[in-house]
Amino acid sequence: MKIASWNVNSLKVRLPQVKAWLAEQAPDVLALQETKVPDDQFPVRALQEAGYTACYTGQRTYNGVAVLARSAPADVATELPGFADAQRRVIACTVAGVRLINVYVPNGQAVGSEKYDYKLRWLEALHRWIADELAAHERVVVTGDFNIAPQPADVHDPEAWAGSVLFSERERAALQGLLAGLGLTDTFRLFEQPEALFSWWDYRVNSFKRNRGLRIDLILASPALARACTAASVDLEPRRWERPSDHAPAVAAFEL
DNA sequence: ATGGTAGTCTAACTA
Repeated sequence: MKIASWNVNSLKVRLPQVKAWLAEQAPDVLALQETKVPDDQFPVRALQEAGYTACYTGQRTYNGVAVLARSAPADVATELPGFADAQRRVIACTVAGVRLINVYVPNGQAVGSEKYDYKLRWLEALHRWIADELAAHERVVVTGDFNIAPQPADVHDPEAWAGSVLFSERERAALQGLLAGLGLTDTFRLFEQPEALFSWWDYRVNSFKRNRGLRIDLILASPALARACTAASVDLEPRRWERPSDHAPAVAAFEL
């Protein structure tokens, strides 16, 4: 089972790229973030023609998440329990016996800002939700744009980024709470990886060309699935395409 | 020093 996660920064703009990437990589599941599309405008038919059934929760201009799957997603949930939020940032569903939780973690803007506080509170609610899902399901995968780089090796210049949003102590501690705390595994780090392989590069100042990136797009696995993981990577190719998303897809394969 | 680009939508926000 091949599972991928991609922040597309507008599904409307990136639909041709999503279709091309699906045809090329043939994942069983593609989790999307920042679709920026209301539900009544979601491209259901185009994706069905590509061989995928979608579940989605979106809004105009901002946020929006979706899961595309070869077999129809079941038991869909679109709310973070105990955290009333108009922003469409989570979707969970079950595909082929795997419980998928797809998240678009708040960016946080700047350490100490209101949005940073919202990010930390949001992550606490996510922690509680994942704990419940892990208690109910053996096979759990959490995909998404976490807007947090886990380790120094996931940041092009960790000293310059220390203390900044996306790499500050409290955010990293919240992410560690999901990893060490809940027993999830960052599948990317199960395998030997090239140095400086990232998943997001700011559109500005030629960041991609200079590889000034961060690895913030993650695929986390419960113990049973971590044992079944056979490969994990980031596919840089779509970031090289014309008019790209600022993120590249993260990919993980499982032998089930 | 507080930029630079992209998306949504024409003013300003979010990232």
